[in-house]
Amino acid sequence: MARSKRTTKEKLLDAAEKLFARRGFHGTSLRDITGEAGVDLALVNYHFGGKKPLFAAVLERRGAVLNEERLRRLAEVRQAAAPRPASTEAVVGAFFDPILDFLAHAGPGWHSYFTLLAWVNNSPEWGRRLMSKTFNDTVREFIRALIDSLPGAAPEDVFWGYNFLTGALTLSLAETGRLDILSDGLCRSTDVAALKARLGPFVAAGLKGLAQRQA
Amino acid sequence: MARSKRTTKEKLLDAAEKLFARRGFHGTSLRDITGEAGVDLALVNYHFGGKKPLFAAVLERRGAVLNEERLRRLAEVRQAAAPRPASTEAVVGAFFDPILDFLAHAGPGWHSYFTLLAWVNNSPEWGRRLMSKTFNDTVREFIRALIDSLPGAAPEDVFWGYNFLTGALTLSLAETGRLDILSDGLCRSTDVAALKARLGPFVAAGLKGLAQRQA
DNA sequence: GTTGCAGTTCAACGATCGTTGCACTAGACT
DNA sequence: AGTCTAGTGCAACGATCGTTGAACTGCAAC
Repeated sequence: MARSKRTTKEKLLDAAEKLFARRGFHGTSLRDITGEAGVDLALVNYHFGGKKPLFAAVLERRGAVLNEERLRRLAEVRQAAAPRPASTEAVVGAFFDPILDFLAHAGPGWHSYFTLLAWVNNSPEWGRRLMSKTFNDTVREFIRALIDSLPGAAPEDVFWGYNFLTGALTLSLAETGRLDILSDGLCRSTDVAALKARLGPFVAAGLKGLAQRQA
Repeated sequence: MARSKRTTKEKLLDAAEKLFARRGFHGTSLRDITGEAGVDLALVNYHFGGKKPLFAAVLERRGAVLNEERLRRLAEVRQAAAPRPASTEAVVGAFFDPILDFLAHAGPGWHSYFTLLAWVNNSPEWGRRLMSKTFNDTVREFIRALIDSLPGAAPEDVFWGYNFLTGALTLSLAETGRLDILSDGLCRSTDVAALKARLGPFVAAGLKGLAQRQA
């Protein structure tokens, strides 16, 4: 057969990804997860060794894929602009677009994963260490590219700008629905196309504004 | 005496605020909270009626104060600019500055409260409904002021811009420490002055960039 | 056919959870 | 003095939690 069936490990990762994204780490029980996955409770400890390692495995599974795609696009825009540095808009696009494209076209698993990222990113808990471990190398590369794209900017401003950038992104990924309420239905949190059209311009303009800031 | 002693309700609210901010709703037990507050476990149900109502009370306690101060400053900048609409920078400042000033000068309670806001804002859980209830009226007023300050902008762009704005704010309030790591200590997540100097310019420039976006 | 092992199932452990019923205390009021 | 009541303290409830040990399954190797 062309497609092999999902293994127990994959079933557990999928179910955990979905439920951790919805209710967080402490709000999701292993019985919830194994029930959703349709496997026995004890298999979590057999395959992953516990609840926390399962959570870590969920976070790391798609992280490598995302990093690879981001770095690929960054290299692309750098090459297209060579020998000059890539523009701020292009670098920002290489950072956002993999997420937004996966979100729009790559199935519900990625959707849950990004919701989970939004959660973990803003929670002052141990899970954030896992995020740093998975993403910091890639992020540093993007910050270097941003600094190159903003010749007048102080590095501190770019670091803070990255902080604002990722905050804007993660809140959008959380799809809180507040946007829908505040705009009386004019905008929808789940409208990835609308997000994609606006997030890049907002962030690029913000970074340039920071770069021209008077100290 | 000049200062009355903290009541049991206040002790519980303070302890819950601190611990919910650190470990979230499900990650904090009532025994943690009553232990921190130094009161009996049963008093939570006596004074608040349960864990969820306690959480709601924590969220709402400082919300009214924050709304009042924000609206006061918004009226201030509007009056200063009248009869022209207040500038984008001034409106954004009226939205951010109360938080940043409370954060810097108003004690650890406000600090915990903002960390908790950052948590709740990005969590896809029931707590967000409480946030909408507390803040939506004020936020709508600010969005109106932003639309007035950006004559060329489509309302959709401003709504999305507000979404990015509050995302940048809440991630900064979460003080994740990732900024410290990524910048090798050059920037510190807890540096409110550095945040205050940069968040406004970034967001104002981002909003203006959105307003000039080509559809 | 027997052995071995990765994978699975079942049942139960001790711990901790939110909640509750009841007795007790102290101050206000008659 | 006696009565009432808001507030507190104590102990326990049933439920659910993450984890574990032991038995069982099916398939591959010899």
